[in-house]
Amino acid sequence: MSLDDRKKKVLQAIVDDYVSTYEPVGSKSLIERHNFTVSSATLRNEMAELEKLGLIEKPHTSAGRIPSDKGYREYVDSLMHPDILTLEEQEEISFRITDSVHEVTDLLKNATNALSESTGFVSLAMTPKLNGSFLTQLKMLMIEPGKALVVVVLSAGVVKDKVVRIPNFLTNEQIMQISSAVEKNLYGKPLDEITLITLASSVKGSEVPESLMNQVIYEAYVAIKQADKLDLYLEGEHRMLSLPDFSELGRARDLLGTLSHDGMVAGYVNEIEKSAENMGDKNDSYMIRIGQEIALEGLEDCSFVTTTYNVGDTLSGNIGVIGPKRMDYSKVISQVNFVRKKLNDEIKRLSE
Amino acid sequence: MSLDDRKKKVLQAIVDDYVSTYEPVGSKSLIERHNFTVSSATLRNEMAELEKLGLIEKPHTSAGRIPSDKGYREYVDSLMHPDILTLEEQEEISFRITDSVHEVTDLLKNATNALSESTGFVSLAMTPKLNGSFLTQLKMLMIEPGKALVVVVLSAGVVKDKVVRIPNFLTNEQIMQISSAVEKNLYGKPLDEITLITLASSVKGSEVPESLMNQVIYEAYVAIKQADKLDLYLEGEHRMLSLPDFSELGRARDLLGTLSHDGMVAGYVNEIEKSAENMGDKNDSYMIRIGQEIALEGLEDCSFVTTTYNVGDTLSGNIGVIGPKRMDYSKVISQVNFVRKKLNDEIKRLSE
DNA sequence: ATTTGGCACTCAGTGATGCTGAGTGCTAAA
DNA sequence: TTTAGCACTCAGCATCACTGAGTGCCAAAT
Repeated sequence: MSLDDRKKKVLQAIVDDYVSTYEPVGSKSLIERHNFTVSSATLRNEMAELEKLGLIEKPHTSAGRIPSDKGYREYVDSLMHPDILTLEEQEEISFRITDSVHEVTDLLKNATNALSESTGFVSLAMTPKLNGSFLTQLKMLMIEPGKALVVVVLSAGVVKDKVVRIPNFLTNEQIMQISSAVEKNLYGKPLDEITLITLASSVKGSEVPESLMNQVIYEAYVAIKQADKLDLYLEGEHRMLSLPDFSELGRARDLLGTLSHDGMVAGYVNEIEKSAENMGDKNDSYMIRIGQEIALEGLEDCSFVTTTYNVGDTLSGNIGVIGPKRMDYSKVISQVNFVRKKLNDEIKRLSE
Repeated sequence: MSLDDRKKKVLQAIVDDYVSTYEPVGSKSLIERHNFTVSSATLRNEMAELEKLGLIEKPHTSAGRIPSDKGYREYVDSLMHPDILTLEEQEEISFRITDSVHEVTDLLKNATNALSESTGFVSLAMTPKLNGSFLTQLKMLMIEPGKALVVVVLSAGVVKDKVVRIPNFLTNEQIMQISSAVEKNLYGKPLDEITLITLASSVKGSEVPESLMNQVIYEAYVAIKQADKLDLYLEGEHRMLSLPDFSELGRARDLLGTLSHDGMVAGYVNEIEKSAENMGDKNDSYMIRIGQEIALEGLEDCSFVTTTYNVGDTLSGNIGVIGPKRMDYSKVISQVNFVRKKLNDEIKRLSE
């Protein structure tokens, strides 16, 4: 899509105005708010052409124009000028992120909080994907007869654990034996290569009777596999109710209904990530999905602005915003990016 | 409040009708739907008196009557007839609760899920209060240099843990020494009696230099104290948007805004619990708070129906529903109670 | 003393009607 | 290619009248 300069300027002005006023913008008000050197009639002609190109549209015959999804897309791809956060905004965000942090998950929660607070929209973060990571420790602790805690430590210092049931009469020594045998044999093994079979063979020759062993092994297996699960943090759903975009109750209901399915949202964010990777788009920058591009019911009037944060050298996860598609993209992008940066810094600091 | 039989029947009928139709009920429709042996004029007189007593009110002059908060209170205290869940409803709930359970927290999540799904309202559950419980184990596991996992095991088999930072050069042996010294000295001690001072004195005479020790002890202290924190599970907020009670966007926004403050909700549920205890009301049954009785902003049109579930012999937590005050109380009560019962059973089964 | 039929009154909700103003597209002149 | 001018459109708002379910109250009936 290559537009002549004036069309670019018109589209840009329409998006800017519409985003800030939330009202369809007409040729006359366009002249008033921007210093165009042409008359409103000329703008009307330009607008008619932009409409033919599918970049803007009319809600009804006698109204001004609003950007179409395609128009927004053009805007974020080539028209908008970057926004810089004020020092106050930066400090507000920094403050929230660094507040009472003990673990990476605290940072993630704080970051979603800060992001939702400062954008006024919904924010989300996902725990890092552990694909590439490998097992460095596996410990089992006896809680009480029949109950043990399995602790899985992965490369990059990620710790996951889970309480499991074990045969009642297994002794502390026996489960420690088992866990250290597993640990010894599976150390350094990538998570996705660990199966029930590799697990079982790692404890071959133990003194513990096989039937008992099987149950323990199975539970350990589940615990390890569970470590791989991605958690999703969503924050600020109620904020969408304050937006004019969702002043119709039906829309708001559909939106929040869909957002309540963690799995759907997480799945979609993964999709974004994956397709960005394929497109070589992984330039350490943001990813945007607008309106109809989003295949989730009820999110037709929303946009995703997401980015990637890093944990150590190998792991990464996603963080971003879900807002109305008529958001101030440059502002949101700079907010998301600043949070990403801050989050990366803090994660690094935490693991030093 | 003691009403004559006819007034009771009228109030009951008004509440029942209003709850099921969501429309102010007038004298004529009251006659039609219930087999009263008197005329509508007589009912009008009765209704005028009920209004004088503050049990019902008119939204405007020429409309029917709706129950006041006081009217609902009278209804739940002495008028409603208990509801019995159908077998299908019971099975639906049971199925959801027992689905893929590994720990008590899974059960709680499933239970809130089931409760929200079957009532159509918001449901909540809180992790058990650990006041009375005592420490049975404290283990520290080295994750990597400078990082350890503190595992706190309490009576009743509750396990909590937390990753903490420790001085870089502490060895595995040293932290195991520390943790076993703590465990030995504090075994059986109630959580609320554990302070930084008791902790520090429990490791007196260790070979580890005091300055290092202090940091470890402090982290362990934080971990132990954090074990005491109550988690809140809230589920189904979006369902409130489907109710006619919240068809005004403003109300819906206030409601969801308040519900997004986990702390507030959890705090209020604790208050309910406490005041029920004080009133000797702790008859293993439900607790109800209606409309204005609730001191949370935005919940003026809501009611809480909560109850208590047990973990082992000593611990208990709360679970319940937040719905519109014009809910079908007897139905919701039986749903909450059934979930409580099922939850208790499953928790017991899990710890056998 | 209570119940009832009758009646005048109230008022939210609905639908018809008309006006306004910001917007449009088109045409003809610059 | 741009612009002034003009006829046209239509959402949003305000006004107005009508309807019907509801009320309170009074006087007659039980």
